[in-house]
Amino acid sequence: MSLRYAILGYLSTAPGTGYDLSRQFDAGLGWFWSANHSQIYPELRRMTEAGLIDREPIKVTANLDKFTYSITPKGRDELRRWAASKPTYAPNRDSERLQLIFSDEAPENLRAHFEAHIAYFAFRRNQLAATLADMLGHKHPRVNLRLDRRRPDDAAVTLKLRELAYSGDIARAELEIEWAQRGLEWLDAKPAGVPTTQAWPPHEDHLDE
Amino acid sequence: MSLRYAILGYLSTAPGTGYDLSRQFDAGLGWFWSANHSQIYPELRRMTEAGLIDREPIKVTANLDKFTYSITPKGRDELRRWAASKPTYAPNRDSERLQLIFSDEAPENLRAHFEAHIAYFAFRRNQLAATLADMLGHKHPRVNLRLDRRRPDDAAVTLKLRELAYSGDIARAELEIEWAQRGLEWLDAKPAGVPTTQAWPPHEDHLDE
DNA sequence: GTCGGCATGTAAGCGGTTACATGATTGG
DNA sequence: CCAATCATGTAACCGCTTACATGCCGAC
Repeated sequence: MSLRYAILGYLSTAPGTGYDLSRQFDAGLGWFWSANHSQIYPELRRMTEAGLIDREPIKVTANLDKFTYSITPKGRDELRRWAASKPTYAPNRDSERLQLIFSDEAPENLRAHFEAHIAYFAFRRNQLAATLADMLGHKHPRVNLRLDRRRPDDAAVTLKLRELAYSGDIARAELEIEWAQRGLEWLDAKPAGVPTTQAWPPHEDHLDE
Repeated sequence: MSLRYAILGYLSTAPGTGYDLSRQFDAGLGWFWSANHSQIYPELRRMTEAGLIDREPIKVTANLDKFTYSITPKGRDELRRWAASKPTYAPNRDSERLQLIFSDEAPENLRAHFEAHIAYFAFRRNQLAATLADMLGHKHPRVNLRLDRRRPDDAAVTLKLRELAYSGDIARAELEIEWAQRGLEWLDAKPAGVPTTQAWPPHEDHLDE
């Protein structure tokens, strides 16, 4: 249940609304964790009930209320406890690789597969690189806020950790692009051979195995 | 719902039991998709009802029945249709990176974090490399079975796709190891400075923001 | 006035995890 | 005989997705 900690982490910089969180999960934070608003609002309620965050209504106009959430001491303790705990790794579920392995059953679309892979990771790489450049150039308002609230030594740690996280994911995206390009090069080099129009093995093979 | 296709893919080589699948998800297949037996058995029932696979009881002894499942023509068509479809990418959820980003709140355990990361990916790399070596050396029984049932040209495709998938994940594991080592080097180079025993910012900061 | 973005919520359903449950076989 | 492994299932719960639902605000 990392959603709770993603929220605590976000609010550990400064208070924010549910909508702020929802947008963050579509942008910056979303590279590492994502969630829909339908998941966020109930979780904010539970976290408020658990005393991890405080909810405060703010009158925007006569007819419109918003709610800001701020982290409580208990919430910050919980965030620190989690941050210091050993990382866990979810069981691998990579539908793209799975698909590739069994694409010997339908090799005619391999080119499109690799091209889609490149497009996906090129987009990711560009987004991550742009955000990282913003952070390092002190043009990222929320990261700036976090840095300003820390002693210089600690601020350097904050920035370095972001740099590590982002550059790690950028390197991973670049690796995936190069990997898919190797796939394309193999397709280019591979002699077309007899076009595999006939399904193989033939359907009858499923009998009496 | 890739579980269904992981099962179809496995059975597209040769028939197998629910228990076989369960073990595969803990081993080879498990590097790309995983599932518990409590998920597998109900899914096998649904797939049988949908006509994608056939269930056949096999008398092991007087008191023990097992069931083998084999892919049907309809199942193979469905597998091919899926294999030829565009790859999809699940929203990113990487609790390790999320944890790292907010570890400026609890930097005392960063060394353990990077070390755990290295241990995890070193294990993955070794397992993947061993399996890949088996496959390329034609020492992997089930992959051999798959290769034998294909025409030489197609068998080369089967093997190449496995090689791509495994080598891609091996490279990724090595990247993660190098990345974590850069983290450790940074920790080593970083002057210990004033030990950050005092929590910062102090708890009072959550008021009137 | 209507359209897109701001803003907050609920409900149904699905996929995955954890736990419960049972029994046979094999090897030490 | 006992433990580990083989083998198959069900039930409760949880987290996430998709869809439903409502209403305000500012810009054109």
